[in-house]
Amino acid sequence: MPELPEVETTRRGLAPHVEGRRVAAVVLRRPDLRWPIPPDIAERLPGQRIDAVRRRAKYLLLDTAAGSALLHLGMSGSLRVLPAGAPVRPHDHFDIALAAPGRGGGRVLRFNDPRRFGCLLWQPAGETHPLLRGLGPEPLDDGFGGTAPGGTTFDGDYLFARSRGRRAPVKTFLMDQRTVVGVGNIYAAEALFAAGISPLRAAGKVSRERYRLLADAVRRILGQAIDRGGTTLRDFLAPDGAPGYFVQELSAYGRGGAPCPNCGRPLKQAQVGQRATVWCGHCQR
DNA sequence: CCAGTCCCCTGGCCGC
DNA sequence: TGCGGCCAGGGGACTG
Repeated sequence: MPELPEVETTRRGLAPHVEGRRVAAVVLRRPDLRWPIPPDIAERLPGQRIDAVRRRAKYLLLDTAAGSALLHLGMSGSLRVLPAGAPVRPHDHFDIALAAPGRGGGRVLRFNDPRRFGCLLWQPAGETHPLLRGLGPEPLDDGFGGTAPGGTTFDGDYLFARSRGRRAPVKTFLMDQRTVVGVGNIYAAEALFAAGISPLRAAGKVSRERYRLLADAVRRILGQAIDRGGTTLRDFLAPDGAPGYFVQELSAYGRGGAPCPNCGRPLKQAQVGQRATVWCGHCQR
């Protein structure tokens, strides 16, 4: 469930505690995440100063002079800033301990992920990790500036041009991180609902005008979700432990059978591209 | 290149 | 109460 708003919420919560600090130690408790944590990260990171916390797509990057720690929250991951010595709980897979700036105890950046779909990888300075290659444009203006390497801008014209000839459902197209990054199952459902587009429609059959509505909806909804601290369904917490409140504003996601907020008819639910999908058969065409 | 399927993993929930 | 079965989902790997 961490999609772009949850990752951005995490980034913003982390940054003030982490930027400018040096790494005191890395503790790996369970290195077998989505990919094994490279053991040498525990030697590369300590002593480095974290210059910035950035986000690209749903990845977080902790930048140091030597390279960047690359983190993904997977589906159930969260990162918290805790006092050094805070009790370790189940599924706390690794810590990045931060040196105390002056007097007072240090803090620890602690990664918890019950399902272990997240990852911690290393990107050497000056390189782009293979996982970050081929990602589409950022939908918002922050982060990497709304463009992908190559300068594509996310807007309706871009979606229209890229979707020509595609027979896959528009929802699948929208969730493909090569199309645009950061949109997962929750926000795809919400954006399509807001734009009045059926998730089942072939991507190549959606008009330019409706793609403009969709691009606007994606940006608006992601922005609103960030303002609410993301969506907490089960696992997601911001680094200070706060849940996200966007769940109260969901119109479609998770509401199959419930009345459409627009017309009151029951929302439909089906599998689209292996994902639970909810939409209004009346308002979305 | 594109579309579709499978799989990684665990907690929560449902039904018996 | 216990347990089996199913579901959730990001996204890479693989197949056709």
